[in-house]
Amino acid sequence: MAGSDLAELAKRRGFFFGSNGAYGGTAGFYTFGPQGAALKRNVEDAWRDRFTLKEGNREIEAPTVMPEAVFEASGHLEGFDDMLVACGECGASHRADHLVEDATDVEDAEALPGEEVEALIADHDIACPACGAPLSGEPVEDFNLMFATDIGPGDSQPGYLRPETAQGIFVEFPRLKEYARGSLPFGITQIGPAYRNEISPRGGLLRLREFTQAELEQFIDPETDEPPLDRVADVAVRLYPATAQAADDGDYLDTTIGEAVDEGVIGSPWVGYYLGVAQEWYERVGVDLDRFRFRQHLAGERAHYAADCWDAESEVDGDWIEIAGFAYRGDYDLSKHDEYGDDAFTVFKRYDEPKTVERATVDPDMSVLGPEFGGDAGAVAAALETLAARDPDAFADETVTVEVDGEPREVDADVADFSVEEVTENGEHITPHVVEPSFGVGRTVQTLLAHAYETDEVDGEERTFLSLRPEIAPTDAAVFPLVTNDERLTDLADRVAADLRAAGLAVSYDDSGSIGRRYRRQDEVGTPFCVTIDRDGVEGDGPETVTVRERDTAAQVRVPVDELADELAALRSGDEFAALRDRYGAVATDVETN
RNA sequence: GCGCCGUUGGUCCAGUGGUAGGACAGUGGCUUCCCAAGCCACUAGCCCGGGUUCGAUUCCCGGACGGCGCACCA
Repeated sequence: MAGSDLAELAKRRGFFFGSNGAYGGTAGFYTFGPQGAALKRNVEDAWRDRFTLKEGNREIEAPTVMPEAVFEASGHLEGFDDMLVACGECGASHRADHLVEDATDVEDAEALPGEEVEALIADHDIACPACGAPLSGEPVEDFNLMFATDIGPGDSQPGYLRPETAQGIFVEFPRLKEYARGSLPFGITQIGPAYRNEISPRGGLLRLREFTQAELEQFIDPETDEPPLDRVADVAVRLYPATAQAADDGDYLDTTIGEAVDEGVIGSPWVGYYLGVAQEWYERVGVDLDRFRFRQHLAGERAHYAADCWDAESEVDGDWIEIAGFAYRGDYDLSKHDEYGDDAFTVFKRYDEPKTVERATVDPDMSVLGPEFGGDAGAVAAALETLAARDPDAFADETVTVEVDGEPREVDADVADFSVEEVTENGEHITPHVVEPSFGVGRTVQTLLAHAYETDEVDGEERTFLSLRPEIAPTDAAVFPLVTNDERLTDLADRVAADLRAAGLAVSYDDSGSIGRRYRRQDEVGTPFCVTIDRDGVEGDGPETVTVRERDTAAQVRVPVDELADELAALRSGDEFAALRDRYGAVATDVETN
């Protein structure tokens, strides 16, 4: 399938197109048309069903604009910032920090100000790797991939559009853990837009500046929580491990989730579990598994937070594109927010049995320390506490010495009031680890369209159709009166369409043009079933009937009107058309597909 | 960001220094019993800005957008 054919169909039929065309267009922004928006919503609903409802997780909806402090904590302000230097000779752009690190013994050039990096480039006569021209004097420019904005008027505080929906979950963890009644594991999902000011948006829906993510943050106790791996142990997967990518003849590893986790190919059982869940979900919504794989991130491409990471990739137009990432983020995010934020990003883990421990404590007499040490009294008291925990024997003598700001301070042991107490500990505060399946919704939509795009022949005429799964097709069914010059047919068609809509189905009604033309229109937008009202259905003694045509085969079944809504709903839920045919019998037609 | 190429009805294309034509799609008729049929009519377009010119959709410059390559890509 040529990608341009799909792009043309997507534009013509209302799946998606570049935004703001009347104003010249805006690179990196796409609008989903009526078909695309319905398709995307169905994908999101299917994702919600699997990753929120079926897993017993909870979904939230956080703001897309967040204050700067959040991204200082998350690392996005620094880690998302690329220093680029362009060669004045050949125009090639390079990562300035990487050039400096390669040519000098500077290790973390990214942390340096741009002017210093410029100076280092000049001092070391660093040349353009592409053409050899000197880069000295070329400006080093910052590209932070986050969209900046101002929150409020005047001396407003800086804010950013979130670069991933995950941060909206992490920052609310202290409250979210309350809703989970403080116990692990629990999962929070969010479906919504994220923003990255890409230097060069490309490839239609594949690299956008605003895009939709569906993310699950699974919070776990790394010591005790285990995924229900047996549910997906037998799922057969095609893995592309880092070792295979590095090898010249690297082959796929066709295995099962259970084996891959047992053998350590997939490092985390939690990641393994979600790879299995994800693959089953991808199959359900219509990804062609022959054009699907899980690829492990190479060490160098992992995000600043990721310990181990696998991508789900699909093949579209011969290229492999990332459609989801599965990262074991450890305690990176919650630790950082715990450090930077005001609240505690921990949960209290209750021991099986309360522990009785001896704890060395001090209770310094501040009425003595205050007059003696003035403003340093608090620091002295803190130093005493630290010392008590580390070295209780230091309190054996009459006086005890602690160091504050490099100065030794002597305190009477009586004043420190050292004691060893037996205390009962019921548990401890731990920072949960995070497992993050993160899905690109737009890329999934793109994959589904590419994998559903098919051509064949009907009665010798070539046709294009989208073989979308009934669950995610934008329209559930189309309703046609076979001809419009018979009121019995148009009346019944109106009634059938209204009944189906009342039953919650997305129905398209079409009485324009020949019946074949109307079938083709629906084929092109992937409508799985067409309901046609013909004369045979309104004449005779029996109940009123209609024909139901299956998109992919053009086969037809005659179904009583009273049963229609239930039968179509069952088909949408996954029932086979063949079962319907067995129940009601096929309609003999002379239509040939091949 | 750099380089090359491109941008003409909804879509896909042709064409011109004197403002444009086709195909498909669409709409309204005629026709009407199952797969893009036929006939009639209609709707609808030169990406934006500047320059050259009496006159620019056409030539030149710049921009936007798109494709490909490079770079970048949590």
